[in-house]
Amino acid sequence: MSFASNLMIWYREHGRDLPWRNTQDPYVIWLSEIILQQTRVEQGLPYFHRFLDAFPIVTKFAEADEEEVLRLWQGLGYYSRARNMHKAAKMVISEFAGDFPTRYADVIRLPGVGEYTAAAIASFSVNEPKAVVDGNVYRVLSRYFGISEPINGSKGKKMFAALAQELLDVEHAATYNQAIMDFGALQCKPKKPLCGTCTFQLDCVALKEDIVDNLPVKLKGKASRDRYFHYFIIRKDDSILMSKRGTSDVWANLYEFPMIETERDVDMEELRALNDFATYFPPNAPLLELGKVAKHILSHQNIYAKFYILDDADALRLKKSGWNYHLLEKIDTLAKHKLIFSFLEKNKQLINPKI
DNA sequence: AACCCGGGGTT
DNA sequence: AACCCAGGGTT
Repeated sequence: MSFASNLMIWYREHGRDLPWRNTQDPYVIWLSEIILQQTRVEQGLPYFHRFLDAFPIVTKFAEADEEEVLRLWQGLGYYSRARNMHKAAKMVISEFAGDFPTRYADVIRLPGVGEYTAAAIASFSVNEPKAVVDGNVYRVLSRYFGISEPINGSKGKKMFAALAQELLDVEHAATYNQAIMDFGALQCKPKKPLCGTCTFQLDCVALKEDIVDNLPVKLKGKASRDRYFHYFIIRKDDSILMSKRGTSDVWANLYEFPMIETERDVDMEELRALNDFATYFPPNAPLLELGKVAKHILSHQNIYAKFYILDDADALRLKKSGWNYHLLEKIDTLAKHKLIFSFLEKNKQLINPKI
């Protein structure tokens, strides 16, 4: 029995029933695949329904503006996915006459679609024989064949891509690709894999050599860095001052409160002494520090955020470009990052005492 | 080849 | 705290 056949037999009995598996529409598959990049199925599922509801066909997606797309994406992370999706939708209109492409060579041209996603769309929609290589595939193959080459080095990437393509059942590309990913997610899990009930017990090199827990091998990246953000809540009548972030840092194009960043943790006295502070506020600006420090962990940054209320909006010296007052009742229409909207959730009455 | 880009679950 | 998730883009 071949690896592929054994895998598909397992899949027929244990595979998950997921909404995007009941279609061959490349647009719907694309939607699901972008959402699921580095994102667990349970986390992405509500967003899949939300987007399909808002944009049933790619034309509607292309007609939307970026603000609306980002607002729908709010809270999911890796926001470049949303911006790239929007560009891709427009590209489907301009370069494919609104007909969503299915061939690997075509879909990989779309922004936000790399080798994995192109293989997924091409195989799921028209059974093009392209093997997917995602985190599940790296894990399953490294264990089954006992390969200790790091999966994130250039040599390893090529090795696993070639091996995956060799193993693919070219007559059943869609089913095979779904099968190996479900097998990785449900049976050959990262931690505590279910080797005791595994259909590959007799063939798995890692199990035979008792090195399952050591595979796959992955090179470590840089340690995360600490950042200190000081947010200023500045209200004027029924409005609040919001700042739109730039494009070269985390949370690109999303809204937050006006903010000063410092290299280390500083108290309010040190904050007042900064040049940045003097630019925007008078030295004696009435500030009220709120609650405790909010620690927000990203995969590569630890952000420590403090929030201050500026009691007198008229004390603001300079309104930086990108800082604008927004009506409190319209605040929900702005796409904000997680740190800000969790703060807003917890401090509703503080921000808007009328509620 | 190294680094950047989120939020959340599991161990 | 470390690791992972249906990865992709930039430098």
